[in-house]
Amino acid sequence: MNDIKQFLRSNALRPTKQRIVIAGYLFDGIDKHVTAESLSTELAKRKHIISLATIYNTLHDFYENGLLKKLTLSADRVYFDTNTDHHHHFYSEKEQFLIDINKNIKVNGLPKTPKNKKINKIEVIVHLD
Amino acid sequence: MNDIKQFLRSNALRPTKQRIVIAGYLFDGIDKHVTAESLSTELAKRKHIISLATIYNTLHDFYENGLLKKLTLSADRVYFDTNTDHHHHFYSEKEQFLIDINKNIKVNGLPKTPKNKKINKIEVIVHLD
DNA sequence: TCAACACTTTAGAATCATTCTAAACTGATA
DNA sequence: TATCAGTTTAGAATGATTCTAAAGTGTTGA
Ligand SMILES: [Mn+2]
Ligand SMILES: [Mn+2]
Ligand SMILES: [Zn+2]
Ligand SMILES: [Zn+2]
Repeated sequence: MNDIKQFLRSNALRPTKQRIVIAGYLFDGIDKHVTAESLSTELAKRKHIISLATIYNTLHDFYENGLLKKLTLSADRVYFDTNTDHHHHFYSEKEQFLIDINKNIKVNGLPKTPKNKKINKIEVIVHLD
Repeated sequence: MNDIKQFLRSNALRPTKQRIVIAGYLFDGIDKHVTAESLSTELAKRKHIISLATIYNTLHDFYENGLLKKLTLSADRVYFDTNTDHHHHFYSEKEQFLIDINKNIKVNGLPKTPKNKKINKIEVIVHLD
C-alpha cells in the first residue's frame, strides 16, 4: 500500500485512491492482460467502483510512463499488458485467449529493412484455434 | 472486365456494377492493403462513387470467400490485404506504412503450444519507426 | 423475352469502444 | 490549513463499423 504510493510517486503519478486500487491490482506480481472493460469488471468484483473514464485515463497514464504495454490484436478492443519486457504471445481470437511467450524467439530470414527506416521491434503472434 | 465477371461468378458472387469496379481495382495484379476508407477514396478518384456500406459489404464478401486477408495492426481501422498467401509485414504505425514480406521467415525457439490448442498461423510484424 | 424473386445497394440510424468536456474534487505544498 | 495544479467523473461527442429496411438489379425458368 505504501509501496504502491511510492511506486506511483516514483513515476510522477499522484497516488490517488483510484490509481492505488488499479495499480494494486495490476502490479500484484502476476502478469496480466486487461482491457478497460475487463479491468472495470475485475475491480467491481472487488467492490471498487471506478468510472470508466478514470480507468481509461489511468491505463493511458501508466502506458505513457512505461508501466504497461499496449497490444493491438483485435480491431475492437485494446489490451494492456503488465509484462513490459519484450516478449511475444499466443493468441486465440475466438476464445479471447492470451498467453505470454517469454522464451527467446529468433526470427530468421527477414529481408532488408526498407530505406531510411529503422526496426523498432519485432512482434510474433502465434494464432491459436 | 469479362474476366472479372467470371472471377466473381466463380466465387459465387453476383457480378454487380459495384463489385466489378471494386474487384477491378483490388485485383489488378498489384498487391494492395486497403481500408474501407482508403478504398472509397481511391475509387472516388477514379470517378466511381460507391456507398461506404457497399464497400464494407464487398470487402467482407471478398474476405469470406478467401479473396482477401484481414489485418489488425491498429485499433482504429481494419486493413484488407489482396495478398492471400501466407506472409508477414513491415509496419509503421506513425506513417501508416505497410509492406509485404514475402520471403520465407523462420521463427525459432517457440515454447510448446498450450494444451488442446493448435497453431493456426504465426504472424510476424516488424514495427518500423 | 420477361416475370418473379433472391440477392444487392444504399441512406441513414444504431452500436460501441474510446475520447472529450467541463465541473466538482483532492493530493501536495508552504 | 489555504491554495492550486492535478484528478475524477458524468455525460456528450467521436468515428469506425454494422444494421435496417426500402428501392434496385442480376438470374433464371417458362
Ligand atoms: Mn468498434
Ligand atoms: Mn474507434
Ligand atoms: Zn504479454
Ligand atoms: Zn500484405
